[in-house]
Amino acid sequence: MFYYFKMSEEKKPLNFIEHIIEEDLENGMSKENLRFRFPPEPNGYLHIGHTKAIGISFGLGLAYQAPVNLRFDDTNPAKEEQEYVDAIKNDIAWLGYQWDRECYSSDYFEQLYNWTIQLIKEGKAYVDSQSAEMIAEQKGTTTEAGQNSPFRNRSVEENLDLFKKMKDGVFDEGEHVVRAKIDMADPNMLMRDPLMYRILKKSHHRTGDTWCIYPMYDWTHGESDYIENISHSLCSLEFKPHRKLYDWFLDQIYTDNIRPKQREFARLNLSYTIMSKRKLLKLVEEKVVTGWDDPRMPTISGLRRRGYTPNSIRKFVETVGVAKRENVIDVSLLEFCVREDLNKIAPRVMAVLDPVKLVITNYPKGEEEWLESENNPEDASSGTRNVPFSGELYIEREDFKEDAGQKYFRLTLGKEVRLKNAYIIKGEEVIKDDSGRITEIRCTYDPKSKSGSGTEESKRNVKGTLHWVSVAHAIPAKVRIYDRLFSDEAPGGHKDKDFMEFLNPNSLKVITGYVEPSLKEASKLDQFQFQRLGYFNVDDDSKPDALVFNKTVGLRDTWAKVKPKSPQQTTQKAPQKQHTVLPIDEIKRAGKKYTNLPEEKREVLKNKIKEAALQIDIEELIPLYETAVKKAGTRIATAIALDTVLENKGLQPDQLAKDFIIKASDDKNELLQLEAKEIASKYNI
RNA sequence: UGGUCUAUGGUGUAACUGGCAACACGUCUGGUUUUGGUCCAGAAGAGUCUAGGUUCGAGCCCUAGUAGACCAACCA
Repeated sequence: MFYYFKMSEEKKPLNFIEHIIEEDLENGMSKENLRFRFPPEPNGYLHIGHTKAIGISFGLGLAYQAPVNLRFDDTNPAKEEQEYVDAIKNDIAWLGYQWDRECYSSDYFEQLYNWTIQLIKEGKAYVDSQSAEMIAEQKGTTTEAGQNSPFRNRSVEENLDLFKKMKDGVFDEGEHVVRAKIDMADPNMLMRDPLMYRILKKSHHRTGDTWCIYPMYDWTHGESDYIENISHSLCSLEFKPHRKLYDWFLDQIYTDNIRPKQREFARLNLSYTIMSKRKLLKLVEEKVVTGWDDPRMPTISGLRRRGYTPNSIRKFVETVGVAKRENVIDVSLLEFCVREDLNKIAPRVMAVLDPVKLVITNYPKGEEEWLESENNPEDASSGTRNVPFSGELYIEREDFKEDAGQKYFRLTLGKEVRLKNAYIIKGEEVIKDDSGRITEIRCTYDPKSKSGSGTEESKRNVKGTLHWVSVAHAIPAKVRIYDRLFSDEAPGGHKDKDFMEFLNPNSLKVITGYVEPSLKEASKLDQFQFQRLGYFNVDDDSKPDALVFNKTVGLRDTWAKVKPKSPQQTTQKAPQKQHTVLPIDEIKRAGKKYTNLPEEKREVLKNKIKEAALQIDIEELIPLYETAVKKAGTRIATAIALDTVLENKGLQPDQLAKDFIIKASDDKNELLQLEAKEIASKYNI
């Protein structure tokens, strides 16, 4: 545990919350008084967004050796269930965090009730007997003050009597509420006599039917923090306006204890996913996914089933940092974190997912041999296993090409490659069916080139190495290949379009592949690297005689990125090395400043963008479509550049360009809207 | 039209009470490699939203803009 002291000596940069805590400590707060809490509402499953909040509070607990409470914020029996409480505890424990006390807001109902009586007696709270609509109407707007309720000045006795009757179940839901008496003209809407209690004749998962009045979030949260001696109450940015009310409520009951401090950080957003519990619930309810733990879900249980490790998720949260500005984190960072972890711990095995038969014509008929293979080159202690080899193998269809360029390292006719842990082979002949599809590849092998045999030939270097699996020994297995659930970078971020419109129809592909026989013993949740393919784990649905794997994530693959380029393109590269700015960067740069400038200066920038756009191909704009999501300026620059390129090259917009223009046409930025609509009409989009 | 918050490479986060803008991901080279993985070495990429001001000196302070986010549930 003392490692964490060491960390701070190393001057690991602090985030703004840690700065606040350090300052408090300097100002005399005792380290023993530090205490944090993570307060989920048990109304759904935890998702990757929550891991940030979890990581912050529990991380602080570890860093300062301070206790962290797990508190279920269960003040709304209409939405909360024991099932969720259990799932949440399970997920946090799986992530590897330990809470000090397990608390429930519902434990404080009695205390909250008594404090409310106190407030009523002090004339700071009252019973309002108007309808919800009436109260909403009197709230005013952000620009106009509200009006006082006609019940605002009820006598203390009457308030007390009504409140008691509310509690005793005399009234129906909606007949009365308790409100704090603050200020109906406060610019902060939350201060306009906020509700403290409502009548809810619902059974609560913990208190049963003991109560029929339930306290609201604002009245509960700060007081719960106070009761639990929480020193720093950390939440996400949208609670910032609540802080004033949090402090006001605290002022009313505060005597001498630790005074909790609410501070807010920006929540985590992940590209190509949604984070709202409501939306996730919809995916589950409409059976778009198989459940909360579908491996495509951003829930912790989904990630777990997908093969993400607790380590990788913790590392991810640590890496994204903590600040107050809106952010969108690229999924590639999450993927990096799993790969990093799995690379060290996942045993390597061979599996062929898109098989084509490879026959070694000079291999003795009917013979087989068992070849030694390393389990994990990253882990010397992992040992070896034997894999069966024979004259008939499956290899990946993608690993053979008849007409291959010099950049293709895999098998072609007349070229040599090594079969991993086995022999060097040479492609000799292809057999095709009537439709021209390859059904079999024939090759010869060099018997002296056996891996690890110590011969000259075994050490020979050939450029490509292929994975394989012996036809006679292969075990068929179902493999689920996942792609992102949504095709849009920010599926939940469109005003006029439902997130369901962006569902990726190909988010799940189930294929049958062949795996090496050692996997017969694999048990649920075991993780492997299918060599050259990626990381896979055994799914919950898997059975010994019917294996099912999930693809967690592919290997980093630089080859896949170069592939689409034609051979000539790769040769010309060297000349531009100077400090000259690339045209595409010029466009980005101009866009960045675009929206902040007055109109005259915009024209200058616009011309700059056009000039730069004349020097580029339409493909070069592709990365811009994606990065343009966040900044209005970049979006505009992209549109202008696109227009220019199309005109310059005399092209019609391709699908990507069209999508971009369609999206831009109803962008919230008016400048962009104009620009995009012009282009849209030009090309009849 | 009000209030509050935010603005640093493509992305995310740093830069101690003003002192040469750093780290990670991503990208690109080169080397090692029986995984086009890993590992190793290196490179490109921002001059900190704009305009002013204070200062010997501003990403940090001040003023005014601009852009984005949040705020009117008997939800949390």
